[in-house]
Amino acid sequence: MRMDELHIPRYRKIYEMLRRHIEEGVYQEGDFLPSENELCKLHNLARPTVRQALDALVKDGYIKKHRGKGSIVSRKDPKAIGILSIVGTTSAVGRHNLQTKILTPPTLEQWEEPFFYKLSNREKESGCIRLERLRLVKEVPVFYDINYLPNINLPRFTSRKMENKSLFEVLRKNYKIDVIGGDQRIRAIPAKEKVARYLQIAEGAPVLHLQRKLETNRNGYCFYSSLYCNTEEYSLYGKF
Amino acid sequence: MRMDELHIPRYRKIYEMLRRHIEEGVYQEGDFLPSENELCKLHNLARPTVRQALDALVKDGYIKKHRGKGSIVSRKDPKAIGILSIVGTTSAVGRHNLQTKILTPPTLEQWEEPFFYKLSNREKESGCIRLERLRLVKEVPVFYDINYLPNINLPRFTSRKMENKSLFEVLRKNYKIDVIGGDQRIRAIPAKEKVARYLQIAEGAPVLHLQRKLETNRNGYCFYSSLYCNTEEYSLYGKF
DNA sequence: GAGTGGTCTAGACCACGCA
DNA sequence: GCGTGGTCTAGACCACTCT
Repeated sequence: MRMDELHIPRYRKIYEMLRRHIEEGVYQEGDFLPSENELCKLHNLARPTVRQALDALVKDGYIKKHRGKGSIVSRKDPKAIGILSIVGTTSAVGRHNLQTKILTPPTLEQWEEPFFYKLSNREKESGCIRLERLRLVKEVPVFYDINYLPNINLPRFTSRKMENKSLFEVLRKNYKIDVIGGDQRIRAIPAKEKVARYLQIAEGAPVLHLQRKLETNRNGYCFYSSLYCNTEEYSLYGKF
Repeated sequence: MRMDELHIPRYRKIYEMLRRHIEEGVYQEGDFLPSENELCKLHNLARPTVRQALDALVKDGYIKKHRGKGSIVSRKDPKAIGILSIVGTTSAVGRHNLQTKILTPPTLEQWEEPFFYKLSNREKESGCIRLERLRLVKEVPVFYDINYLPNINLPRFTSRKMENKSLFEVLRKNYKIDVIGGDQRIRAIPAKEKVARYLQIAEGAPVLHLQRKLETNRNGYCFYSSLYCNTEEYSLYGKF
């Protein structure tokens, strides 16, 4: 009997439910969500639990709250790509316009030295699954990213088909790994040859460079991304 | 008798107290904060209230929580400048190394057209206090920012001395305005002539451009910043 | 006045880390 | 076993918005 069975908190379940409903259009831009008290009754929850879920939706930019009025579903600027949202970059521009090409399929390797984040010995010893992707919005390349996942308890990951799937979704659906937070460093740098080629811009043109550490609901399990972004047409968008 | 007297919530008071203690070195990097239950007893608060304060400290990067252990004061990477922290950019690099030069003192003007955020009619009619600054880390210019504040109930603001003061602090101390959140768009762009001159970099060199909207505890009062950052030596850092 | 979100209380049980 | 933070309950009062 495993004792470390994953227990999904209720506030997270209702968060996911509401998020899905918003993304699927059950609630549209400008619609009012049910009030906090209604959600309590509907799902048999106490108000702080509901509020925890709604606060996460606010943080991720799905809704805005107005005292005395209610929670209103936010418009999504189609020219802004979610950057700090824990649901990844897929949602903000709409699934339809976003393609993902795999440049290098998931491969088990040694960690690069030096790595841009400090790694624990456990991470170093287990090796690194590396995955390069190109993400296109309306056929135009916008992101080029390299993802690094510690090879800990990810059976069959290197043989998964990743084309046109969100990395976050693969982790959530197949491994029950949810991203719960993270941090990142952001720079503006001139595009080097490889980055320029992938993003179809001039060498030396300004690109956004993000180095991210993603924390998950698996205790102590993190993964990492190095991400180059062409911000000529799309800009990153974040809340705080 | 004014009924809209500012009431500062308790969780915010204890947040400010702990934040100040950390910045002043009462708690140093690696130190444990008192446990949540201890803080409850110390300040006569219920645990959710204390947790609300601690969660804000986590969000702003001051502490890390560890289940079963406690809350530990985070190290601050001196090469990373807080970007999403509601306390502004002052704290992360240390007050000592950060200078602020006023390029254009606060001046009442018309809003620029078009403005990079949608403004309400009330904001448009009241006019705009504009303030340009250059921020230097160890004598080297790193930020050039233009700040736009709606001219609503800010007595004597245009005659305040701003040199080497944090805008956030001036607002907090003199007007009891706290920044409680906001959002921003981020781009990498080539430096135009003026930006290049201020930041002492080559024209066309990549700079980070942030357009921010800052929300405050004054109901509906927001202000705006357009910020250019030389990320050659310093990178922006954010949590999510 | 009725309903909303913002704040707050005073408890509870749990999983986790450490000794 | 004990203290920690993580989750959750079932209430409460308030300021605000709308009618």
